Amino acid sequence: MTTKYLMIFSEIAEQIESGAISTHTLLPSENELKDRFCTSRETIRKALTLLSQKGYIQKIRGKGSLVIDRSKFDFPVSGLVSFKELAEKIGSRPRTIVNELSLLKPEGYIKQQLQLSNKDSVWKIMRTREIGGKKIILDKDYLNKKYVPELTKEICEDSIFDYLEKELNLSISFAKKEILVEEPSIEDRELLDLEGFHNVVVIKNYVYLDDASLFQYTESRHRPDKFRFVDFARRSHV
Amino acid sequence: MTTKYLMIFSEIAEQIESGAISTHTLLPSENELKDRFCTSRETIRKALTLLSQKGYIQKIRGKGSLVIDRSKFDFPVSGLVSFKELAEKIGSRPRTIVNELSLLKPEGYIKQQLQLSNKDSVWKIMRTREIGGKKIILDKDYLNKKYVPELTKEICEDSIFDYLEKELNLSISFAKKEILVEEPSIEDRELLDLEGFHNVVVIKNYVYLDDASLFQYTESRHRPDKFRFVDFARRSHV
DNA sequence: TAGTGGTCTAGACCACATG
DNA sequence: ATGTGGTCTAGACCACTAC
Repeated sequence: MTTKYLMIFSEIAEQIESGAISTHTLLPSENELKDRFCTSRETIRKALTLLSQKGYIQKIRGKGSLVIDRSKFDFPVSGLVSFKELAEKIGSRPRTIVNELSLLKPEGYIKQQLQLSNKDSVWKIMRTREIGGKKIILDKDYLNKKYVPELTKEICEDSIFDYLEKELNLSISFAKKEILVEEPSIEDRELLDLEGFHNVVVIKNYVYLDDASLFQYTESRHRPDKFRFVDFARRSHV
Repeated sequence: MTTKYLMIFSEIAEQIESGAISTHTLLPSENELKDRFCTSRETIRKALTLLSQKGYIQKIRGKGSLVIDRSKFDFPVSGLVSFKELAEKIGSRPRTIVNELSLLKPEGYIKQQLQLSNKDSVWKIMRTREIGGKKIILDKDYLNKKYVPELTKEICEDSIFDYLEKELNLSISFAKKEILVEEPSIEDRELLDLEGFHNVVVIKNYVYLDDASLFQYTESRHRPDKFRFVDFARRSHV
């Protein structure tokens, strides 16, 4: 089951992406859309709000909804995107090497970051991401076993993300992301093709479920020349 | 004039921040809030949607709105935040040095980035940001003169952002931000205290006005050890 | 079964932009 | 004066959670 305003959003978004609706033109007015989709104006407005948040349109009071050129914003890395999704959008054939998959008793930094007790167990996964024959990214994942009882090498080679959402039906709701630049660790030097680079870009990801419980901590360590983060932000006037 | 749902948002947000409403508890139900604020449920829901987007609460179907511990997410650098706002939140006494303030005919990269014609003029501002006695950030701003007829050294030493929003009443609506790591340029080496660091973190900012016109391009070049970017993202299920 | 949030409706009034 | 988006209302039905 999908809702009416999501269907309207998808339909308009698809028309913008396909070019059926040109950029730099105005959408039909909310009143016209209301009639066209046989719905109420508030429902149309929910769809338009989504389009605005996703960078498809700019609403201008008194005038209308301007279709903007979203292709300029290439969104791939923004938001919560997994390596698999990312690689698919880039279109390159990536390879994932699972360096480690183990079940640990939590301690130190990880215990604190994941807010674990001594009774908990935690999965540790270490993976190297290879693009164009070079080892570019080192991913270290820590998952609370309470939410993920079973995990295999095959799952880790594919996408943990997919497994969690599609197989386990865990609903990921929000994440805090932190981007830093660090000196390469011994692990980085061992597992990545650093080729003389003096820094790595570290993305720390704290992933939360629908009920606001923290269940995953991920560190993604990139070679700096292959790193790019794109963000689209609306200025909030609050 | 401020709207009802923004007032409700502010009031609840303030109560959460002050601790008057504890984290890990549920807010009153939407029906109760509706009565308490003498309004309709949709208006309450607009306020709660905002609280959710800003990371104050997590809505759980069938249960209620859980207050989450937002202090864990220290938001400062996320979104569209100017250096001045940022420094204020960090609480340090920063210093801004204006290295250059000039009016140019657009050419090359900048002309293309700002989508300028030969008839336009463009402001170029180059500023060094000093924190704790060290030159840490190099900011290069390019502004379309069409929108900003006048600009002085004093304004640049304070906050261009404030000037645009408060004096000129330009309404900034959204921005695209891009984060990269680059080799330091000759300029970087001259103007920053790099102290042996081999990379700079470059934040490219494309700033758009309310009518979706691009009017500012900014490059912010950071010493890598002083750089930190924090982002809070909700997983969109679209 | 009762209470919660998620969606939807058919109106209404307002502020802003344009001719 | 007309049309646009921004806000608000007082209902309604649904899906989910909890008891």
